[in-house]
Amino acid sequence: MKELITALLDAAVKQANAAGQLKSEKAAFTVESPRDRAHGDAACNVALMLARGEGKPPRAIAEIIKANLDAGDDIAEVTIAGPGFINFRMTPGFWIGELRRAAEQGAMFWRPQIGGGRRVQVEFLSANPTGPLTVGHGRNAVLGDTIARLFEATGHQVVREYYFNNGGRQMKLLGESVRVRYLQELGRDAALPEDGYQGEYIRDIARGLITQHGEGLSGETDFEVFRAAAEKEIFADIGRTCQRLGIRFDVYTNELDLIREGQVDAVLAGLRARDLIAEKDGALWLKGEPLGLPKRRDGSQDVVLFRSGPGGEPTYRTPDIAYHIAKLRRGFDTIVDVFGADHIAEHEGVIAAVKALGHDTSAIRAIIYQFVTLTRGGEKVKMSTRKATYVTLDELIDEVGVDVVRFFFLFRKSDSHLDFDLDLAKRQAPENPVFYVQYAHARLASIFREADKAGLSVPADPAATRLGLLSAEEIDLARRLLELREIVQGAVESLEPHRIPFYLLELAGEFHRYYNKPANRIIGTDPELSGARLFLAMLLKLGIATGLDLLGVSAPERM
RNA sequence: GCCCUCUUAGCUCAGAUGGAUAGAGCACAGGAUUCCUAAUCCUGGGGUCGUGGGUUCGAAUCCCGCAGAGGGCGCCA
Repeated sequence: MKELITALLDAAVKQANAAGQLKSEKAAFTVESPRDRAHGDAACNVALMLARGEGKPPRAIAEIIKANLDAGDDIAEVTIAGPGFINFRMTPGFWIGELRRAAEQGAMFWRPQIGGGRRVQVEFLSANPTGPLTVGHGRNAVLGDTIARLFEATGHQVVREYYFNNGGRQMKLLGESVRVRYLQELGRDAALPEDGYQGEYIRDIARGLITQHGEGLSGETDFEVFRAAAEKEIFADIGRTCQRLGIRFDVYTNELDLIREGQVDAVLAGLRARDLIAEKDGALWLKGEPLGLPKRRDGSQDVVLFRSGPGGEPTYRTPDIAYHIAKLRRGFDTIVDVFGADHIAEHEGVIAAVKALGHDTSAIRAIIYQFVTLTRGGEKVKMSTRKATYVTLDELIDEVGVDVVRFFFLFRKSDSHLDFDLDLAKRQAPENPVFYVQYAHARLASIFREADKAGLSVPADPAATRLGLLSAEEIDLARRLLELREIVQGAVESLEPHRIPFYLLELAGEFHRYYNKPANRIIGTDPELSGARLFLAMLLKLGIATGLDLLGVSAPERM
């Protein structure tokens, strides 16, 4: 519709120019859906944009453009309103044509194929295997997975990837914590490091090792065997949690592999060649000043890439740089990094280093989300992985279910803090938006069950459905439904999946209101009218189901 | 001290590319069901869009200052 109107306006401006009525040959303008439906189906600000250059009042320009406008069969009315908007109202026939197109294309109608098979990598979750997933990880997981679903649905080739650090200090600490618990379980004297991992799952892993090896590992002084066991166990646990949420990964990449393959050393060599490495206090630093890294409290901008000491091990940052270079080399058209706001400075530094090494980073896009807090009984729940005073994602799923978890994590702009109200989430009541949307779908499903009993169905041949019988209210509902296509496209282009649950809530509301009016009974005595309404109902059901599916939320047939 | 995000109704939050009279849910008050699912619907009151400037035909939206909230500034990730 917008393309159509844009083309008409372009032609009108050109024609007015040729006739000497306007100085401008073409104009920059926008066509938008007015908030107030009384303003029609589309509004254009072309006259307002031209006013200055033309030296005429906007309404006079609008009149000129309108006079040169060659409206076809699809436009019912063109009006000039307010300060000089040109408003368009489409004919019911136009919307009916769109409905038929939607019916022909099925679910694909709401999945505009803008990707053209372009390759997209979404790296998300990427939680280090130091413990069970927390509620905070849940937001990342659901956000990343939904972004991936959106890209897939719009014709992109998607790789879901999980990157984790298994070489750093935290993993050593984890291994050491398991070793201590192992010895304790065997009745030996051992004390957990001061900042060790205290969770009960560490004991579980230790007991597993006893089952497997008996006392055979009690002589091990190296943490590595314990670390590896912990990594394996914890990953299995993370995988189970993801599976419950309908999330899977195509590729896992880790820090130790990158180091082993020499990619981390290559980063160092590249930075050295560009004179971006400084040696100080026995460590190797990345020079921050030429990269524009943020100044720290002490005024320094440099950051450590390789630690001092005998090992000279890389910090997390160096493999991360190598990882991003590897991602770029893999030839993705778009790379999406999903991470929490606490990692933003790190990410900026990594990107700056990758750029400094001569790589084009324009394919990399970041989706950054703010923190999640959990409230129960009106009070904030404190969360810390190391102290094990958190609510795990599994516990959250146990409590409220997968659909509610996914919907709630998406029902907020990622820039906004997310306060997950457990009391609200648990309530199977109308103030819980996920049920409101699902109920609309269940109601539609119920209508089809009843229609079946009454011997009514959507005519097999769409051309035989008399959609001309649809009322103005039904055309409005259809119009709203048809917007889903644009919503999906906008959500993927802007990396803003929250637009979809908000849209679905509005669509469900429009349907519930429509449904409640006795005059709108779908199953009635007039088979042709019922056929037309069932046609609309079928598309509504499919549209809602398609939208929910993009979110990974189920569309129940009964509730 | 510096950097990032946020500030919209009593509460929780939407407001794409700057557009016309700023919206929804919850909460509160009152109503609707012989009829396709009442997990629904209808009616009502509710606002200095944190604050002060600027840009322009037009600003919740863009720019600058200030205030408040959260996050970051480690040889942790």
